[in-house]
Amino acid sequence: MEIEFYPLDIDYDNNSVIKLIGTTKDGKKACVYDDSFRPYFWIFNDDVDKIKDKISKISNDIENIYVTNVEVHNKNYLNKEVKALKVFYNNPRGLRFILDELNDFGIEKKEIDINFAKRYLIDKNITMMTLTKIDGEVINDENFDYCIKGIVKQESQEFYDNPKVLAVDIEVYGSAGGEDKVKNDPILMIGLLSKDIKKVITWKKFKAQDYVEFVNSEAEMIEKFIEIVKNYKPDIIIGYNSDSFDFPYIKARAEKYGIKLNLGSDNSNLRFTPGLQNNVKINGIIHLDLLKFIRKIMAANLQLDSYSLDSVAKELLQQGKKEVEIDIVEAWDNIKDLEKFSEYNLHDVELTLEIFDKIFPIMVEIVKLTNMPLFDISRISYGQLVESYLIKRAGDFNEILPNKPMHEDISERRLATYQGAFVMEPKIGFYNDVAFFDFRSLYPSIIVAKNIYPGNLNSNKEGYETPEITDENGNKKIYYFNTKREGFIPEVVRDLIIRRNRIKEIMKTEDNVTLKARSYALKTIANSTYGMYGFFGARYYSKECASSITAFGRQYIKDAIKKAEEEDFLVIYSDTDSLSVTLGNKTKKDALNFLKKINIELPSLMELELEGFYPRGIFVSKKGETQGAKKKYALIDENGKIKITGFETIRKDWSIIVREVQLKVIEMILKEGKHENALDYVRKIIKEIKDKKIDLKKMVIKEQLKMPLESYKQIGPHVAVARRMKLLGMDTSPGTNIYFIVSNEPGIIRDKARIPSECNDYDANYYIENQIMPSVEKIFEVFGITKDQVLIQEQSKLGDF
DNA sequence: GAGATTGTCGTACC
DNA sequence: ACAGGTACGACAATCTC
Repeated sequence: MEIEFYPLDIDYDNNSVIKLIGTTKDGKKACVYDDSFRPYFWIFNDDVDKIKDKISKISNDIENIYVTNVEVHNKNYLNKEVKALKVFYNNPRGLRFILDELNDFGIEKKEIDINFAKRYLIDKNITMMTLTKIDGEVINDENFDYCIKGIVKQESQEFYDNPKVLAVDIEVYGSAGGEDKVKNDPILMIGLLSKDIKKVITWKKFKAQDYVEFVNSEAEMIEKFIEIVKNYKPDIIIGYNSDSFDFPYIKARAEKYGIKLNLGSDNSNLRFTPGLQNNVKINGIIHLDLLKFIRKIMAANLQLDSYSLDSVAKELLQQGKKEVEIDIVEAWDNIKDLEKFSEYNLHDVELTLEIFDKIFPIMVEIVKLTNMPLFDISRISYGQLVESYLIKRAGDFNEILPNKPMHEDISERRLATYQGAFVMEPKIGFYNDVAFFDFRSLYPSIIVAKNIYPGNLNSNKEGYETPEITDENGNKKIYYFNTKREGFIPEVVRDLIIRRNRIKEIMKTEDNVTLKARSYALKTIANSTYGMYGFFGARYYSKECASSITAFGRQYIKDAIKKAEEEDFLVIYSDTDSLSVTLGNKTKKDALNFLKKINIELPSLMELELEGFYPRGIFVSKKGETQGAKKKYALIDENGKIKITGFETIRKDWSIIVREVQLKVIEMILKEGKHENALDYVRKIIKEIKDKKIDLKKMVIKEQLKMPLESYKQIGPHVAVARRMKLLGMDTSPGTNIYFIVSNEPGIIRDKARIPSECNDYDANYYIENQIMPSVEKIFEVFGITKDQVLIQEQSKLGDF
């Protein structure tokens, strides 16, 4: 029998049988077995014939492990041609035994740490969720509409565009965290949303919208949830923090009632994948925890206040969560406001589904680029992302990959550091007509231009020469990279850049979600490659390469600064790959000509671009010093849009009042081109703070706990408050945001810090001296206004009238 | 024991 | 442990006399 299906999930057994579960075009569930593929690894040996026979005979009858085949290949390894043996074996779990047997030969083994299922997808060039064929014999399995054993083939590129996606979100009793929470606090509601389902299940009756379904108990609610999933057969289940909260919670509560959480399409129970992270796996269904992908891949390009569903929705959808002030305990106990509560629950799944729609195209592009399953992609880190892509591309270049480092190597590598980028001390001032230039993808283009690859390091001092590099011991070094043969990684990065440039070219004439996502994915992989060289856990870790890239980077940006100065531009600031100048008597056209001139001399793919023109900009000094503060400036563009970098107003760990006031001050100064009104405004606010006219909510300061509470050597205000919270049974696990207000209590600041709910006054002096003043002082100083002048009371000004 | 210095911590920039 | 280094600034902890 022959069928076509979209594979969703992949697994394998101890006999090297690959199992794919997927959906057919008409929505039927298919389970497919392919036993045509065997695990393998590589070994290097010049004396191939001598050892080939011996290796072929390795076997262990008791454990059913044996080498099935050995082939000889000519391969590349770190830019050297090598004779390599490809050793196939029967059982993916037999690797350890075979490697131990090979120890006697003292030979190098490679690609021993690549997951069998992923190896299968790459070698067979199968992209998950893409139309796939199988022709084979039918096997009986009542869980599936089709179950076939045969050889899988993918000839189509038709992606499964319209999968059934089900969003899930639970609401639980109680507000505090604590260890016994799961034991004591029941789930109250389960919200479910897809294109076909809109439902909130709950177990107390109240007047509600018709999407609310009532059952008689929590246990019934969980059973109902399982029934809905099993009937609907979604392709993808999504949640927000569902790896760590919703599913572990549902699992624990189900266990309490002895309910089997057999959500898998093969009727298997939901499970946690082995390893450090809580990854909730449901066989045959792709479970995605959107929070993971946002935190690991998207966050760097988003302006998030926190990773809460609310702030992510605000950023991605320009729409926050519904403001609901319901005390869950009170509402549930007294059957009050439960209708609102159910609306809130539904709204959460709505946001989850909408966020999914936004980020899914990016995940899809990464799935296509790497051949990794969506389940893995949604939980991938930058390091793994680059590595997955390199594993995929290695085959195209006949390249064998280095192994992941051993534990000993990691601890050694972790201590190693190297010099990074150049940051220029800004020239303090309030400027007119600022032009901002930056290099397009500086580090990736250096990797390509200078052929930076571990295998290209030249010991005989020939090739591309790095600037002098000083290591952490003060030793000076120069590295040389082979100019003759392009390395595997430079070639891959070149390809990434060219492909992205091509897409950007197309995007000029058509706006398209897929192209945008592809461009994002290509850029992310290219930009992470430099980081991978410096990452201790990477296969291609190379401090030499990482430090060479930054050294070339410093050289290129310093050279650009020099050339700008030679053209009589006043360079006011530079960080890593950017520089800003004031135009002075020059025109925008002069600036563009300067770019043209400089770009002629740069290697191909490397380009200095105009980031923007800004009619006004301000660069301030460091606190308590006369030097300019790096990474701290504000600009206004020609449309009046303000771009703020590094200032307190964009930092999450300052009080709301400071962030508000500083933002307003910067806006007024940049828009008006003078400081007088801003000064009046600040004086007014200071008076209001003194007079206690400011809402206590605006005095809240937020800081995150980064470690377990016990690990802190220094007990700062947020740690002190977290300790108080712990006594109240609240959640204080790492990652928790701690909110506090500095009260009028005596002592040092941590003694004064209070949980907002147990605080009804603020220390005006603290908020003026330690919050408002530090944030505006340096701005006014640029205009020659001292701190004391800012603090002069309003009355004296009134006297002028 | 007050004032200066150093260390810890969180967050941001690129 | 799951990309890198550079930088600012608050506050506590420690040193210094």
